[in-house]
Amino acid sequence: MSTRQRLQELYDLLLTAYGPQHWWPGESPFEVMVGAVLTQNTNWANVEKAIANLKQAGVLSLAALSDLPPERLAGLIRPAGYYNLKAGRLSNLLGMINQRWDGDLEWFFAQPVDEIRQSLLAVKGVGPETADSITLYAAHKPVFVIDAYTFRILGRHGLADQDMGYFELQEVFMDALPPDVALFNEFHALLVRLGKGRCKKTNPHCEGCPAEGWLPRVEL
DNA sequence: CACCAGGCAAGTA
DNA sequence: TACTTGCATGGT
Repeated sequence: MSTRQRLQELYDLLLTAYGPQHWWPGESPFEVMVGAVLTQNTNWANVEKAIANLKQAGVLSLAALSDLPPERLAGLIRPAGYYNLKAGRLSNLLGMINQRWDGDLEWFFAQPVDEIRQSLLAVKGVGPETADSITLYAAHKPVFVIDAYTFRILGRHGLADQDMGYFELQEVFMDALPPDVALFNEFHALLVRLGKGRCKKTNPHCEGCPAEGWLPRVEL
C-alpha cells in the first residue's frame, strides 16, 4: 500500500473516530499568531489564560502589543509559562512584521507561502513548527505542520524513521497529499488529538497497545 | 509527589 | 554534528 493511501486511511479513521477538531481556536489571524508562540511546549489551557489577559488589557492587536513595555507584556502572558522568553519572542516577531511589512499583517499574509515561512523562520524564537502553524492556521497557506506527536505516531505506524528531521517528515505528508488548507488543518489537529489520548480499554482503535499510558495505535 | 504540555536556542564535547 | 540544558506555569 502506498504512503498516500495509508495516510488517507489514517485521516479517514481519525476523522470518523474523533470528528472535526475545529482548529485553530482564535478570533483573528493575529490572535492565532500570538497563540502559536505562546503554546510552545505549553498546555493550551495556559495559553488561553494568557490570551484572556491580553484581551482584558485591550492590547491584543499588532500596534498595541508592539508598544507594550517588555515587563508589562511578560506579566500579562505569565500563565503561559516561559513568560520572559516568550515576551522577547513575540517582540521579535512583531518587530519583523513592523519592519518588513510596515505593521500590515494582511499584507504579510498575502505574500506567497514560501515568503511567509522564510520570514517567520528568520525570527529568533520562531522555529519550524511555530512558523508553519502561523502559515497554516493564521495565513491559511497549505503547509503541513509537524510536531512531537506526529513523529511518535508516524514512527509507531512505520511511516517515519527515527532519524527523520522536521522537513523530511513534512515532505512525507506534502508529497502524498494535495495542498489543501482545510485538509492540512484537520489532519494535524487530529494527530494532536490522537497523541493526547492515552490507551484506555474502551478505545476501539487501540489494538496492539500493550499497556495503559501507551499511545493509541490506529490499525491501518 | 512526579510528570507533562500543540518548542526553541544556546551551550558543550 | 549530536546531545544536553534553560526556560516556567498549571493541570492530572
